Parts: sequence; C-alpha cells; structure tokens
Amino acid sequence: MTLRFALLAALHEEPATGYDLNRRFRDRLGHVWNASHQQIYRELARMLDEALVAVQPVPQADRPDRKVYRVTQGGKRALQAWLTEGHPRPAIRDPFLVKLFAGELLNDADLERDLAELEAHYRERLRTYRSLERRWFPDERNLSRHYRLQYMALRRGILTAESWLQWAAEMRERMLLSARGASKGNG
Amino acid sequence: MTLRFALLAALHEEPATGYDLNRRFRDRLGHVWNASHQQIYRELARMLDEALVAVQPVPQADRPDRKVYRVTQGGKRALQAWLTEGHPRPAIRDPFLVKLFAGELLNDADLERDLAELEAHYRERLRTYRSLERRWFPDERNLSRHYRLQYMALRRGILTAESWLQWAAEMRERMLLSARGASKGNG
DNA sequence: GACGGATATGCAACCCGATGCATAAGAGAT
DNA sequence: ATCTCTTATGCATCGGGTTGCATATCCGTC
Repeated sequence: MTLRFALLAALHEEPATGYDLNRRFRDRLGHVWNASHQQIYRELARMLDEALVAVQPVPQADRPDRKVYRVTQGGKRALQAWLTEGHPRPAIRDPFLVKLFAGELLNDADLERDLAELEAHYRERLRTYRSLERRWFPDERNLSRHYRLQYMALRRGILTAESWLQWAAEMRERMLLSARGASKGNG
Repeated sequence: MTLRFALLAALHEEPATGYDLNRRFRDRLGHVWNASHQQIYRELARMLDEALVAVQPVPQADRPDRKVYRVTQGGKRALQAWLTEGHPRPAIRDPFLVKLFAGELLNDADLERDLAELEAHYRERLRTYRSLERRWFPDERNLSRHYRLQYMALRRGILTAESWLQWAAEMRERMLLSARGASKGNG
C-alpha cells in the first residue's frame, strides 16, 4: 500500500500526471521508492475510483491528453491517517548476500565480478546524490522544514551508498587479498 | 527466485527440514534473507518436483514425520549456475522515507515516535548481531574462507544498523532540536 | 480444565511488483 | 527510409510475498 501514499505525498506537493510522477520517481525519488509507470497508472486509476485523487484532463494537439491528478480532501485525510501509523522496517532480501552462504561453491572470480559491479553501482548512486544535493539543497543551513525533510531522505541515500562502499572495501581486504597475492607475482 | 537459491545454499551446508530452515532464517539469516515457513514449504515442494532436492522422511513418535531435505546433483548445478549470474541491486522501498515527503502534514510528534521506533529496532538488531558475532565468529583472524564469507554477511548487517543509527542521530540534530528547545525549559 | 507455545507440516486466497505488449505521433540521427 | 527517443497512456499476465486457516500432539502455566 505504500506506493499509494508515496503518490499522494508527491501529488500533495504538486499536482501532476502519471508521466510526471514516473519521472519524479526515477530522477529524484529513487532513493526513497521505486515504481514503474505501469504501476503508477494502475494505482492512480484505483485512487480515482476511491476518490482519493481527482483528475483534470488537459487536451494536447496530436498527443494523448494529459491527465493532471490532484489530491482530494479524502486523499489528504487518508495520507494524514497513514502518517500517524507505525510501519515495520522493510525485510532484507539481497541476492548478493545470499551468495556468500554458498561457501566453496562461490569462487573468487565470481565474487570479484559481483563486488566490482556493486562498487560501480554505489559509486554511480553517490554521484547522482551529490548532484541532487548541489541542485536542490545548495544552502544546507537555510532550508525550510519541508526541504530539510527531503534533504534528510537524500542523506539516507548517501549514507547507504557510503556504507556499502565501506563494506566492499572490507570484502576486498578480507576475502580477495589472498587471491591477489596468489596471482603471478605482480602484486 | 532468490529464495530457492538461499534454500539450496542452506541445504548444501547441511541437510535440514523445512522447520529447521525456518528457524535458521529467523535466527541466523535475518540480515540476508527473510521468508515465512509457508513460503519455505511451498518452495521446497517445487524444488522437489524439479528434482533440485531430495527428501528423506524420518518417522517420529506422536508427531508429523520430519522430512529432511538435501541438495541433489541437479540442485548443486542450478546453484552453481546462479552464482555466476549478475543480479541488479534490490530496489529501495522504505515507508519511513516516504513519510518525509509529506512535508507539513508530518508533525514532529509522529516523526519523533517513528524515529524512536527505528532507533530501537536497529539497536536491537545490533545487539543480536553482536551476540551472533561472539557465538559463531569468536576468533576473527582464524576463520576459514567458508566462515569468513558468512562473517562478512554479518558485517553487512552491522554496518547497515550502524548507518541507520547515525542517520537517526542526524535527524534528531537537524529536525527535532527545535522541538526539544520548544518544550517547557527542562532540556 | 483452558490457554498458549513449541514441534512439524501444509493449502488457499490475495495483492503488489515485474514484464511484455500496445497505441499514437513528433524530433533527431544515420 | 528506418531507428530510436520522448511524450503520454494503459492492459494482461505471472510470480513471489503476505495473511489466514488447518491439522496433530506434547508441555508448562494459570
């Protein structure tokens, strides 16, 4: 059900079309929630059924009409109610960590490859987050509460990426040093 | 499909019943993968169909028979093939972070409550991880590769918990200081 | 005597997320 | 001319995870 409230929060900040929401999720909310456009359109349709959002069609020349959604009173109340609820922490399900339990079946080459991919992934994430930081929160000290909250979500993304990179370094140190030492004397 | 390979890895280390596996996941693998017993039994049945595991019934007095599963040759090959594959990093879906985008609809009281719950959660996790560390990896320097890999999975759990606690501290500093200062002068 | 917890297994239904496919047209590249 | 990208919307299907419920017995507690 969380996608629903992510959409309500986004629309509460500013009315938008499904397409806009998809871009917002992809470009600025990837560290908070992931959703495909199919999922977004489906959920918007359901929320429309339940009158949590209202829609304003905007005709366009030679393109499908834009359907601009905004939050209704009922939607706002639903969102507020959800905010007062507690939620269990999301379950951990990470294929990479599962591999570590395969013991000797997991060879150093595969481990090295996965580790390199992981590092590349989080380095790229860090670059993205740093650029979001510069673009949206240039003056950290003078943020309104509204933007300080969003900044903290971004901070969470940064800390996650840094934490994984630290772990990857530990992995190299403790799991792959011997492999390097065992290669033909060029270490 | 990852549950399947998590089960294969666990059974490859040591044959077990669905019940045993459930306890292993709950007690020792929570930082790697989560699964309910229903899910485990269902997946074991499927894997039996596909001959990835074999079963040895063990009659018991006055209780349902234990069904001890072990990995077959085919199962081992399937696991090895999976280990050579790359996997995208799991998507981020965290209701707590979504709340941060509700702006002024999220009041300090709710935020404080959620933050306290989050801190309690990860402090408890840390305690669990520290105790696993003492119990299974007392002598870090003398671990076989097999156990060093598992130790690194545990390290990942520890780093994640620490990273969240650090973030929670930042949240208190940047979001809730004013709230504390606004309380009746007992700070 | 009733109730909850541990042992040990499993079915059935539901919902959400992932994936594939579809429609429709303009813009720019090769 | 064809390909790919962008804008803009959506349906259909499948699979995995969640929840509820069921069976059967022993043990300790209230």
